[in-house]
Amino acid sequence: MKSRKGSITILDVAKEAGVSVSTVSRVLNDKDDVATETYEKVKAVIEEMGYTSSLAARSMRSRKKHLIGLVVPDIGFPYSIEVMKGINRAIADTNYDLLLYTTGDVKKNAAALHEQHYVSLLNKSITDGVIVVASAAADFRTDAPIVAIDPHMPNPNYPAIHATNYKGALDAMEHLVSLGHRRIGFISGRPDLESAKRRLKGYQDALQQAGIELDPSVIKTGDFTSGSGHDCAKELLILPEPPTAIFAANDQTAIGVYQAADELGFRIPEDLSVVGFDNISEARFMGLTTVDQFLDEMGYIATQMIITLIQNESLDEPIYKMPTQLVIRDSARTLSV
Amino acid sequence: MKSRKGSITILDVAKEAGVSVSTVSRVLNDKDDVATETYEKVKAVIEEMGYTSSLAARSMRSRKKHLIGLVVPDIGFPYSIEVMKGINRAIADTNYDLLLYTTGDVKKNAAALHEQHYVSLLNKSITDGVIVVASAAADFRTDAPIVAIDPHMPNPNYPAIHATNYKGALDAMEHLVSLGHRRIGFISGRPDLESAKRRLKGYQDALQQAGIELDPSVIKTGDFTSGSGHDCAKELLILPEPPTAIFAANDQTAIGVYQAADELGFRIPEDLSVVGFDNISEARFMGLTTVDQFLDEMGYIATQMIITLIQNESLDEPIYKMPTQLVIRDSARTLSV
DNA sequence: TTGAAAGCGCTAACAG
DNA sequence: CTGTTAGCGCTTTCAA
Repeated sequence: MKSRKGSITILDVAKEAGVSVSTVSRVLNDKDDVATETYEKVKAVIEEMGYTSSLAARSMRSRKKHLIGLVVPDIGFPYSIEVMKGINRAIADTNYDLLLYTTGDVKKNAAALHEQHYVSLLNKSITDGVIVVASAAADFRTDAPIVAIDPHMPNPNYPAIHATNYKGALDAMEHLVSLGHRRIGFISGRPDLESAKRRLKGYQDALQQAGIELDPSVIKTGDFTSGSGHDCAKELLILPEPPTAIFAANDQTAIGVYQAADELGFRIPEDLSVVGFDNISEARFMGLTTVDQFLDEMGYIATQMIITLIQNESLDEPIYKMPTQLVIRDSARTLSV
Repeated sequence: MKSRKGSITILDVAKEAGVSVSTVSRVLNDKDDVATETYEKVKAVIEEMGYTSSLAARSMRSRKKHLIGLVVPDIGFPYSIEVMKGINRAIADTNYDLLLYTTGDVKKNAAALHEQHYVSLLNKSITDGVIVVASAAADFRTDAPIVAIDPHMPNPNYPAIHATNYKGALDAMEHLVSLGHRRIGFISGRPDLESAKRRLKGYQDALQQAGIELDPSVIKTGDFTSGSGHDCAKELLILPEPPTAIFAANDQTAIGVYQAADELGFRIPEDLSVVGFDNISEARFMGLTTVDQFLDEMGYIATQMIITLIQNESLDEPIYKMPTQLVIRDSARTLSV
């Protein structure tokens, strides 16, 4: 960890190479109006001194930074991880790098206010544009472009991408109904989120379409975490007449259902069918039947959108809807009468 | 996406509030030498105008940024994800935020040179210190502190944290031997990495300790990916006398072994026992017996180390060794004779 | 093809 | 308690 005091600046390089700072700057930015000889020399000195320009200083003066920002509430969430995989993949195909900003915890800075703050922070200085995951704000004040993935709001004022949550829930429920289930429990996600609302709506409408009367006692309110899945499933399973199937608002919730079922001696799928939503990688390994909302792909597309925006082109579809698809695995089976 | 042209600066706020820029700056940084009245007024204006200070400009002048940098080669890797979860968890407990820098792809910028570049980039301007995952460099030129997680080198010149790879491999092998296996295949990781070398060494020494002759034909060279696990396992399993157990250098490799076994009609664990290394979340769901190197915890500890360093305190142990632990699941079983 | 010089938005002395 | 001012390291005219 050697560090010359004061750190090497462009001035040091200029002196060492016997040129002016502007010439070094030109070399740094690959301008074509530098003599080959000078160019080589400066390059050599830069290499030799191990000089790296200051991101901060550079960002202050120049327009393009070749950096895309990403604001994620919590990178530990399976949901975020899937999305990030897709963004990562997209970034790898470009000459942009990724700068991810996180506070580590949703609760630490819950408010939409802070989200706005982070977006500004990145977008007005360091970054050419930012992708916001699960944004809560209705609008963003920002200098550079922004794209949201799965915003909390139904009709955000900015470009966004989200899954067909309603259709996905409908598909999941139709599957369960086709398997013969009539008493199907539902564990919802956070009621303040648009995606959760639409999944609930899908559940309700599917029931109606199937001519099954809606029974509020088998609907529980969760919050998209496995803990809530566990607790709600327990309540459902100790009912005098427990449901034969549970549709969980997302896969993490479904994982909680598995735990609860295990604790109460219910076997899956023999005694209880379970369907989730999201298709996170854990779902694959659990053999969970789930609605794939192609999180990875959403990340990929969002990245393409933000790059399009950065290049000053406009988007054909400011709001992109990602079709979902039911993935049938062995956590759900025909109801034996 | 409203954007007043030229973006709003501290000067705009100062004018609007009828004070000088320095006063605004003071309010921004919560200095205590501001009259309450002035403070409130400025705060209100900031709020009203939706002002956010420029990260770039701020970073250039001030010492503390309350930002920890993280350089990861590829955030899509299960390995990186586990580590990030731990860092994320640690960050949530502090008043630091996290800035993650990635190029999306290991191959895009393979060289250690670039790694050094990214570290400098963050550490000399934006960040108070950085954590580097799987660093390849032997040394770092940097102004601010640095901590490496699982560096490629045996004895890096900087603070680092890594698992007891040798001991872990020994444990894994002893388990297999105690189960009665004598013909145990090994699929290594990238031979240029220290962790891979030490795991191989553990495999070899365990064999020797058990009095089993080392057979080079059951040792294959992989690269820590599931693809290599798949290919190497196939070679192993079509051998005239295939091994009864395979120790994979990491869990991703083990996942490849599962696939290969499946394709060739080998059942796990009936026909083949498998042990991995890392204990990534997929391993849990697969029921893979594996050596836990507590990736998550390593991330957590690395974060604590970097914060200690940032606060100008020195580290008790510049090189922290994380003890591994064998996690027994049902992918390995007693060899039936 | 190169250098001099003017800032970018901010913080931190230093005065007042 | 508040304002003035000097830079931080860089890019970018503008001249030479």
